[in-house]
Amino acid sequence: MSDRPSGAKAGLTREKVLDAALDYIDAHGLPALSMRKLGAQLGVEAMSLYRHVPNKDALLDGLVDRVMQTAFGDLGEPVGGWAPWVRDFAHALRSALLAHPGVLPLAATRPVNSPEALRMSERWLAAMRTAGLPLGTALDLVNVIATFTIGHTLAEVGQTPGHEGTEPDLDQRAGELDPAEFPNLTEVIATRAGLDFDSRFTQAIDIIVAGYAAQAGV
Amino acid sequence: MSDRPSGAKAGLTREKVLDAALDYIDAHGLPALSMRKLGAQLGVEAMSLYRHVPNKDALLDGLVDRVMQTAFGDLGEPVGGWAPWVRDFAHALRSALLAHPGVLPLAATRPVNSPEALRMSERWLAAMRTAGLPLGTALDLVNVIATFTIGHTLAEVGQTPGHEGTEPDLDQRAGELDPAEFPNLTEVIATRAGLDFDSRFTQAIDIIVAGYAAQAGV
DNA sequence: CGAGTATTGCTTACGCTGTAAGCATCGTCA
DNA sequence: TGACGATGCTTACAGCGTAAGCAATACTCG
Repeated sequence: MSDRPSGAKAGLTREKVLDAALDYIDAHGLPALSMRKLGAQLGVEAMSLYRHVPNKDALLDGLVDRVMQTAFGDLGEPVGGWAPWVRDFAHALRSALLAHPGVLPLAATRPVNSPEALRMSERWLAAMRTAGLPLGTALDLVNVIATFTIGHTLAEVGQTPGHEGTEPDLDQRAGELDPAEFPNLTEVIATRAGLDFDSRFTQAIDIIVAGYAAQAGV
Repeated sequence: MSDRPSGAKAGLTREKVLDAALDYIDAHGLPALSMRKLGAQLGVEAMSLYRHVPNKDALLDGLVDRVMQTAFGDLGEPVGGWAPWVRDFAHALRSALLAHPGVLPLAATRPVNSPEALRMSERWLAAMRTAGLPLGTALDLVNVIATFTIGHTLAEVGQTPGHEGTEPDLDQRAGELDPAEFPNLTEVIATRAGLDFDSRFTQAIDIIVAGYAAQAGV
């Protein structure tokens, strides 16, 4: 069944499997990913993957972990005060999630509890604390920023033509919209007021950070 | 195969199918839902469901639509100014989502584009506008509130023992936590500072609403 | 170098999934 | 009474995740 010279190993590793899975999801979307197809992409049978990954769920967890770490990894130390650092984190997280839209539903659903994730959380809290934020406030802030970013990005990739044009979005059904019944929605389409994801996200993050800054009195 | 008196109809309707699906997900979790099991719950074969629902995806969309409408439906007119109305909406949405945690991943993933959803959006915009908010700001606000609420609620049900104890959460692995390596996390566990979902959500919503109020100069 | 062992991938198989196609039986109306 | 549309059942198929066992390689030690 294999087209390798009968006996030669493909040299799989957990990393290669994760890489291939990420590529496959980016190319064909999350629902299309199956162990058989992933194996085929690697020139290998499905069951061979199970030597490197305990099961499909663990594989997906690994993908989430990897994507999340790219967001944290790009961040340095909070030299210019905690506020800009938190804003940078939010934008880095959004970029990381947008880079792999297929993984986003997974990231939204599965809590990451890997040792690396714990280390990142610890780093977060330590940085915020040395910058003068109380511990509870710091934890609240990171959670609010992260959950908002995930929620916002979910809406963003769900609304854009993204990976599969299943449902017509607001723009596409603008023509069918009765201006008499939906005057405000019609005006939204016409003026495009409030339809810019980038500026909306930036503004909301600014508001959140400013709000916590005011509350912490910093 | 059926235990009905051979020929008697079960009297299915789309509504009954959706009801049963919601019940089943609440009881056994989203991944456990299959057309066969849902049919069994209704005393019917799987294929019978397809007379009332085009396919499983449409069924899931219907569930999201239904849950979302409960959040909007409970809301009256914004009599006391738009700010408390928006806060009420946020809390109502969170309650509606928490009431059916199994549907939450669906609600987060599938954009709702049903005519009812459009009507609700129109109502939202109209109410905010008559309360003095510019159109673009109103749309930004509703989107920020909705996406944050979804993101926050996702984290909430993902972290709590919820429906299936798959992964140990922070509390459960508190014992394995090395206080030397994770001083801040250890302190979080001990003091429970920043671990209250209710107050965190309320506070964040207050901050967001206040921020948009300040920006709109209202 | 040869022998033993651990690692890796393949084969087969099972129960489950969503759903297409066609049939049987019902309640309703002419 | 007869025809008809609506409803549910039966059968079937391709695909899924993965458990169990086998074959062949690469590595380690004498």
